[in-house]
Amino acid sequence: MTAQRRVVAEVLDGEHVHLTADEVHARAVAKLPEISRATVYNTLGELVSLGEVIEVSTDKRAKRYDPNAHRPHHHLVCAQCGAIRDVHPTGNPLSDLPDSERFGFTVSDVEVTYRGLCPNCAAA
Amino acid sequence: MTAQRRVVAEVLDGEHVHLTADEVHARAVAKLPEISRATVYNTLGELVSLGEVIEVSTDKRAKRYDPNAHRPHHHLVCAQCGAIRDVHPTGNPLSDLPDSERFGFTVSDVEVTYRGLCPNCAAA
DNA sequence: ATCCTACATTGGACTAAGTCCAAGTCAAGG
DNA sequence: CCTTGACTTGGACTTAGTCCAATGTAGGAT
Repeated sequence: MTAQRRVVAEVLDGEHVHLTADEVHARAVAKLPEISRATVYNTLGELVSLGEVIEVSTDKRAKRYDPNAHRPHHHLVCAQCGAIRDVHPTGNPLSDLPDSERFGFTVSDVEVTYRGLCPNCAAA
Repeated sequence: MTAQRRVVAEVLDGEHVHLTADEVHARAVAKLPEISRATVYNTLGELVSLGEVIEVSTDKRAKRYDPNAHRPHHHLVCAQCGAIRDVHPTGNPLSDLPDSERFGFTVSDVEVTYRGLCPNCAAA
């Protein structure tokens, strides 16, 4: 556990947000100016493998990193401004997929993304 | 409706697959050698706005284009080799999202991605 | 306390995917 | 036949991310 890794972990711990790798890097630099982008990518990759952080691809551009990995949840995204909220739907989508629709796959995970307009963008 | 647009539409009509923009371009070039990448992107963008084609971001790298836009469906992706199948789960995830979890959003769409291993990769 | 070694970090080059734009082309109407 | 406007082209540019060789460092062994 090096200083760099601690800083990256701190950035994600701080508030519960969904940051891109570049945003994580920017905030990490604020705490430890000489940290490099490569290290941020490495560390994020490790956190993901450890299951501490989830990669979310709600955005077409960049992956986002969600530190709220321990409580299963899904995402609600504003199609206009890109705002993201964590949501907890009832029911388990995995049980909605009958065997006949699994094509022999071993299905282990499901990711649900709701899209719509946030109150702000809907008003505008 | 120009020759270029017809070719792009044909490429997507042919078989029911999930192609990246580059794959679409490659196949379009086979039919109309002088077609440019920019035109393919433009045309794909228009098809998406028209609702003829769906953008799928199952892959971390490139967007994929799914011509099966008229029958609502979701996707099952192999975490290893990236194979994609269309699936039709029972139930409607939209109804699984209570008002209290909508944060004032106008929710209009939901995208479900199942992940797992395809028979091939599971065997290996 | 010092040395070693393995691993972490750095920075810069590189790639992939996509966007943007100025200039060229083409078809249709006048 | 000329003009107009939309479509297309190709290349430069941007963004996100990966790779790699060189350097630095933490912590165990001595």
